[in-house]
Order: sequence, then structure tokens, then C-alpha cells
Amino acid sequence: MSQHRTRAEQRRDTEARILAAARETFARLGYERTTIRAVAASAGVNAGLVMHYYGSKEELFSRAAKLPDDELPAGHPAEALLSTLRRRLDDEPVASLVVLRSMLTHAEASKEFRAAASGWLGRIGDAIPAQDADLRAGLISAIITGVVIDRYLLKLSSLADASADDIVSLLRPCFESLTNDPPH
Amino acid sequence: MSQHRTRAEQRRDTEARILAAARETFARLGYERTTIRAVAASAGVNAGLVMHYYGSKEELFSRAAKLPDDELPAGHPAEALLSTLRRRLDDEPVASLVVLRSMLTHAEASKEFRAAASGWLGRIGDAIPAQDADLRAGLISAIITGVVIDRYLLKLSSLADASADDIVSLLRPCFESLTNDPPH
DNA sequence: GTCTATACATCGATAGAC
DNA sequence: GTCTATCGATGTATAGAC
Repeated sequence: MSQHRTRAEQRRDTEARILAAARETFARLGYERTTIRAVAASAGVNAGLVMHYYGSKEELFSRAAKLPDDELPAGHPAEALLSTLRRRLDDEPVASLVVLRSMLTHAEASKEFRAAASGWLGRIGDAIPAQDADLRAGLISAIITGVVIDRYLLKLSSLADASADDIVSLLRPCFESLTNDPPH
Repeated sequence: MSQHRTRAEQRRDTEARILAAARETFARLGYERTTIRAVAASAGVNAGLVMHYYGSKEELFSRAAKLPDDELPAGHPAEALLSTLRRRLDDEPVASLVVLRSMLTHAEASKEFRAAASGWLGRIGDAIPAQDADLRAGLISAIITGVVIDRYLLKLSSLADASADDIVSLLRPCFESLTNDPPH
């Protein structure tokens, strides 16, 4: 039972399928090892069509790589940061993994990460009452990055198999000391 | 004034020069973007010679990528780990950066990192008196990895410009709580 | 010991058919 | 809207000259 679909609808669907396939492949293999042909096959279309819609591999990557600008919840900085960590431990969005996977080896991914980190670091720093707030914010960000990398990208068992609750609990004292918060 | 050198000596020198050039290039660009031609040019020799000596790009990478098996100094676990961190903050060896740069996108680098992390995590875990020692060890390792990545690979200013002393000081409470050590 | 020449595969990108 | 055909560039690897 085929649906009636305009050409525009059909195109939107196909474009979305291609983008989803691109996200999955970029997140898994990184920029260099991902080929347009593989993305096309995974989306069930032809390689030429991917180029037709997205123009270039670089443009496809840019569309696939998006970091959410984590807003910092109100309240005590340590708890706010821990709740952000909590959310990312439960399910790190694929679009984020696209950036993380390639940020060490691809300029565009590195740039995207820097841009997001820049805003993110500023907000953390503003919430920390200390003259070395920038360094403290950088350390918190580095901890989160390291944990997410080991858990989702390298899948090291000690972190990949742990519960998000346990990780958050163990890191609470770290975040409290780095944000200059008293323990509670 | 040319030295007298046997062919064997000459060969050792050239091989070493190629390996050093390979380390620098792999560390800077990662596995995929590094070309045999670029390594050869950087070493002042021909591309064919690199292949002649190392057989394949993969083999050259294996020779260039070596993680030192950090031994854990004796004493209180937290201080021992902090002194290891201290050493890595002062100068992370190029051979290590080769592994770190490509570990997210190249299987061989990932394998090398896992192997080193495995031994490393075991030693940390053994030194921590807690039933969840494995997770604690994984978190400590993730923190170090995250900090080194941000400082040396991404060069985020807040970490790249900071002094090793300041970083160690700020992370001391983190390591103490994760190793279950009392502060002192 | 080191270099030249080249085979061979892969991939991004383009042009045009259906 | 989607696919076929193909070009051109790049890079590893091999064979052999000097």
C-alpha cells in the first residue's frame, strides 16, 4: 500500500535517511575512513545522489556534526554540572559522537568542538567563584570529555559497563572541589 | 669533514631519521592523513626507501607508536598517581601522542592504547582499597586522558597555558577522593 | 644504500541518461 | 528524483636501476 507523496516529501525523506546513515558511519569510523559510497549504500541509495544533495563530503560532515550547546542548569555549580554529566552518560547523542570521533584528526571537527567548548567553558567559569575559574572550568570539561571518550568511543570496560549513577557519585567530590563548593 | 661510516651505521642513522620524522608526522596529523611521501620528505629521503626499510605504512606506524608502561611509584596511591600525571604534563613523549592522536580512528592505535590501559588500570585498581576499585581506576585514567588530550592535542587554552603545578594542585582532591585516601 | 618508474586500488567529484 | 559512467587525483606498494 504505497502512500501518495509529493516529490518534495520524497526528497526530504531520502535526504533525512542519508543524513542518519552519515551520522552513524561518521560516528563509528571517523571522517577519513567514511566513504560517500558506504554512506550511500547504508542509506539504500546511490553515491551520486549523496553528492547531488550535499555537494561534498565536507558539507555532509558539517551537516552531520552538531554539538548541542549544553546550557548550564541553575543551582549549585557542582550539582548543575553533575546533572549535565548524568544526561550525557545516559545517552550521548550520535551527532555529538560524530564530532568527538574525529576531533583529533579532522580540522572541521576540531573547530566544531572548540566552538562548543568555548561557550561551554565560559558559562562554567562564570559560575565558579575563584580567581582561577578558567582553569577549573577547563579541568571539569576535560574530565567529562575523558569519561565520555572512554565510555562511548573506546568502550573501556570499566567505564562502559558502569552505571551512570555510580560514575556521578564517584565524581561528585571532584566536581565539588573544582567548583569550590562545600560538600553537602 | 666526512666521517668514516660503515653501511650498517649509515643505515641505522637513516632508519632512525625516518622513524623520528614518522613520529612527528603521525603525532601531528594522525594515521590517515600521514603519507609515506610526507614522512620521506621530512626525513630527507625517498618514499621508496621508507617502504624498503619498514615494509608497510602499518608497520611504520607500529614502530612509531609506543606507550611507555607507566609504573606506579610506591607510596600513597593518590600522590603516586599525581606524580605520574605531573610527569606527563611536563612533557608528554611524542611516541605517546602518536597513539593518542589516532586512537579514536585507527584500529591499531586503539589496540595499543587498550593494551597499555589494561596493565595500567590493573595496577591502579590494586592500589585502591575499595570494592569498586576498577571503576575508580577507570575514572582516574579517564581524567588523565582527558587532560592530556585537551592540553597537547586540542591545545585548549585553559589547559595548554596552565602550569603543571596548578593542574596537579587542583586535581589533588579529586585523586584523593577517587583513591579513597584521606586528604593530608 | 638510495632513488626512479610504475602498477594498482580507492575515492571524491562531475556530467548526463532515464 | 535517482542512477550510470567516468574522470582525475592521490597514495600504497612493487620492481628494478644506479
